[in-house]
Amino acid sequence: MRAAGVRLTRQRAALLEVLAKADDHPDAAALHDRTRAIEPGVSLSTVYRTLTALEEQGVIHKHVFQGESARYEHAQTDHHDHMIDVDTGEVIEFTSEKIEQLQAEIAAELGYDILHHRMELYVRRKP
Amino acid sequence: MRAAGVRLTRQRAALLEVLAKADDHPDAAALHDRTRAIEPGVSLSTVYRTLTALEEQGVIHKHVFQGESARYEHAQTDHHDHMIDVDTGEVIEFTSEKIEQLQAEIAAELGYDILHHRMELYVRRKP
DNA sequence: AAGTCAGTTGCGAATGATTTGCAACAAGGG
DNA sequence: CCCTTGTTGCAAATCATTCGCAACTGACTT
Repeated sequence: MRAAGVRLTRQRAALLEVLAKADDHPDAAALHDRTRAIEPGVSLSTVYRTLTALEEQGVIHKHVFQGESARYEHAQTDHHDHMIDVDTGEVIEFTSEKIEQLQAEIAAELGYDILHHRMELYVRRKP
Repeated sequence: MRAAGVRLTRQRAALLEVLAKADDHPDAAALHDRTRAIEPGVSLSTVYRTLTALEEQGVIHKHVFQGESARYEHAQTDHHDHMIDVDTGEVIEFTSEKIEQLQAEIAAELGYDILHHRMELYVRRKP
């Protein structure tokens, strides 16, 4: 972890702990709150700085859904896309090998390689 | 067009003209520039206000790609998704009936109806 | 054509999320 | 225990977008 001259500070440890046990998709403010519960002095700036760093290291993923502030999630899981319940704000994860394949085919046909993609379904519970 | 008590002002006419002839995906600033070429006094606020109104009327579509400011496009075309060339910023449109269908199936299986979706492929020209 | 009045506009100030400058700090190798 | 350099907290700065408000101006009425 001490890879590229990165220090494990008290505040980072706290944030990492929060991220590790989060099973939802919290935004920076929520993470800030949770982190302060463990390590009171942590500033929001530090949370942002650390999140940015962790994202660059590939430790976490950042998602910016329609109009909301960015949300983060620990990266140790497989790739997946999201479904956002527009009524509750809840995020449901899903994957479709078939869709991924179709996407790649389409891009290839037009002469492109996909670096990454974003697919979000804004949904509502069936009546 | 005068549907819900909406006035056709000089500035709106100019913006509509710009939107009609735009075949790319400009953001608010770009639209503001182009509009001022026709009608010099138009303010950025008005551009934003009009864009918001037009979007609500379904006349245009607003897209917010990764990290960029919002881009707009005239809505008179069929539904399509986007591919963004990360090197040039160019936007390529595409559709896949199959993917749409798979999305609907997945959502249905989990008990949801899709209100709308967002699918963006961030790509790079093949070498 | 003039009168009305609600819908509009331009301006500047306000937002809100995220970033950054900077001086005070603190990991962790020696 | 010291020192060097990555880190922090704070406040100020960004950036895109929104808003308040007083001054306009479409377009309907007479």
